[in-house]
Amino acid sequence: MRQGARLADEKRSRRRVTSVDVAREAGLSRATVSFVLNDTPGQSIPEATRQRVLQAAERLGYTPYAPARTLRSGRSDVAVFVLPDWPQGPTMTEFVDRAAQVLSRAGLTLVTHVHTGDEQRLARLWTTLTPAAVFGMRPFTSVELAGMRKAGISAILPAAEESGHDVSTTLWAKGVGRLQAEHLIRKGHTRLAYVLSDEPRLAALGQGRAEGAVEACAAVGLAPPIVSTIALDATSAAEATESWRDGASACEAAPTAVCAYNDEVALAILAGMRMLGLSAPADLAVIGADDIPGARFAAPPLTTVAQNSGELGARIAKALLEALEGGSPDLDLLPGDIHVVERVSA
Amino acid sequence: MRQGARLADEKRSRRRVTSVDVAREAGLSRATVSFVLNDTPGQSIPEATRQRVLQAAERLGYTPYAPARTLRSGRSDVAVFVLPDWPQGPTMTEFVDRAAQVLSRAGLTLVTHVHTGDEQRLARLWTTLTPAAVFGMRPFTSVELAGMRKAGISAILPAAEESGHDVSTTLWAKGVGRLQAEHLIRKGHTRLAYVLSDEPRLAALGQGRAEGAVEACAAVGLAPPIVSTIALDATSAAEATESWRDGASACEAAPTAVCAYNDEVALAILAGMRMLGLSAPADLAVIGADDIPGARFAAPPLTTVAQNSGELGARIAKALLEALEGGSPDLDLLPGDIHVVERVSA
DNA sequence: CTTAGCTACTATCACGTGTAAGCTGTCAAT
DNA sequence: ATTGACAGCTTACACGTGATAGTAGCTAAG
Repeated sequence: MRQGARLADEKRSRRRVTSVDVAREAGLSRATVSFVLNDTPGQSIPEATRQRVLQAAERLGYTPYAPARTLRSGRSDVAVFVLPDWPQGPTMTEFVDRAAQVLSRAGLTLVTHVHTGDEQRLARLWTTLTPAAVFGMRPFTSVELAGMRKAGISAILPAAEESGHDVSTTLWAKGVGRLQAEHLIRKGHTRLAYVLSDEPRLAALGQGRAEGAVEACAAVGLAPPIVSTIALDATSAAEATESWRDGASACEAAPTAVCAYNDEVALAILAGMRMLGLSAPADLAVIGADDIPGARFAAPPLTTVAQNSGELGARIAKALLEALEGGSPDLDLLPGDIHVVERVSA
Repeated sequence: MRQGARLADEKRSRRRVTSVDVAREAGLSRATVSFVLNDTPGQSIPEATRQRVLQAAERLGYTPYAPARTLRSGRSDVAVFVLPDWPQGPTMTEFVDRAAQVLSRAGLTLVTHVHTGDEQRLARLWTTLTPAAVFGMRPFTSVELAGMRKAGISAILPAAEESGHDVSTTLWAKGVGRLQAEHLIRKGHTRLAYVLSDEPRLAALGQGRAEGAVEACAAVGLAPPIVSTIALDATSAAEATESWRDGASACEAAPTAVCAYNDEVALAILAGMRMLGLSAPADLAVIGADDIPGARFAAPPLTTVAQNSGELGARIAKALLEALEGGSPDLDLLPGDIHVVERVSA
């Protein structure tokens, strides 16, 4: 008897609180409860009734059950950021956080998923989460897009149509490279190098950044930068810098300044230069990208391109919301999204 | 007429493929389809029928609709890692990726959520995702745990009961600090300092790591390390090192070696030492933590403690799966999870 | 010949929600 | 006095799935 009662109690307490419970508590029908809680338009509900419902819900601690709501409405309140598997800088946290903040205000919950190239895992993401909105750092492939459409995802950025047009990652990438080159040019350098990392996962992004530098050079009539790829160690970096000198005597001038794909590559270059007895910016100016915390502790302190991740995150989030409303927002990089942090190395 | 037909077609094609469609295609009832696709035990289904169902499902490209399944079964196939808002090192990607890989094999999809202290947003995470399993880098508060229980989440790590016992983050933290101190002691140092970052979000983790160093010193009968907190710049670091010398003459010996909370703090210390004309490890040995890419490019190259993130991620994932089965796994740090990377600075 | 048991399925309920459709009572307009 | 409109509700269906409780047909034991 006692145990029976406890079991019944257990059962009741374990069961989730549903709108039926709220309706019973308020002495109304479930429909009315739903109308009140969702502010359903086209319903006339007196303030007294409204309060009765709200207080009953509050009293019972009611929270609508998302899967049921999604099943019924076909829309979930989940947004997903698909992050590339390349090492996340500290800047990513801020980016995601601000985006989450904006989306949260619209009732969306943001989660992130690191994509490692396993297409199967990515495909399951759409079906198990059924997100309302998805943002990816790189353009999606047509297969991925097909899967998402099939899963009923309406807001996807970057959008399919733009895949020819440079967007998202590629766009920012270009912007970063352009800014790096422009800074060096402004400093009087006329012959540049661009150094990429040999990490294969970074190839695409590196290509984008390098292209930005190429454009910046072209814009002022300079020859395109020499592009080198190095491993992330001092020796490899030293070899690259020496190769420029050697190649120079033959046909054209050696670069006097170098854009690094990111700050880590830049640090490697500085380390390589130290091996060779060279110093920045006198012998070779070096500019990095991303402004990692260690950049300011380098010898010499590293000049770099920083991005205003928070702003970018917020803008992406707003664009997603606009896409949810049926719009087709553009993700163009605005001036002020990225800027040069001038220290010593360039 | 023509338009009507197109609309109907549109409607049919937009609608998602359900098990009803598969049943119709296979000429069977929906129940049979469900039995086959879920390998429901206790059902006798001839191979011919089974194939009929599987082929129909394949032909139509059927994928079960997660919200409906969750609504029915009460369990979703989502796992969430709640990440702290402190800057994520490159190591985190590997950690999450390996965990995702293990969970994926068990049919779970892993997503991550950065927690910035906004409790409301975190609370909504449980209700909008209804995850089956949750892992947090720090112990959850009782309020958070209550919310999760209410949302019906069964697998939570670190578990509530262990919150007194040092787990998870705190545990690893201690392990890192201990390893740092042990390395310095092995090198013959008898007086240590521990330098924390003034970034408030890192306070808890820093405390944990410092405690590990305290324990290591106590274990061999040494005085506990002097604990200093610095801002992430060279001047602040230089001030700290000088303060040790000044304080030393008064009562006790000045530290000859320093554990940094992480590599960035270590780089700041090296930069500060450079300002003072000191060099590592001769004047002061420095050991960092996390092994960021820039550590090897420091002058001198930084000795640090690295963690085997992939292994750790896989273990956490397995522990979550065990918790899902009703077990209560422990998350103890194993030898080999973290190790010293000896370079030059210590 | 009945009955029990097995195979191979089907009918139907339950999960919790949103909402269209309908129902009752009141009050103003005709 | 009848109609119509409207406020303020309720009833009932649909979303897609998993699983329980069956049922029709067949075989074999009694």
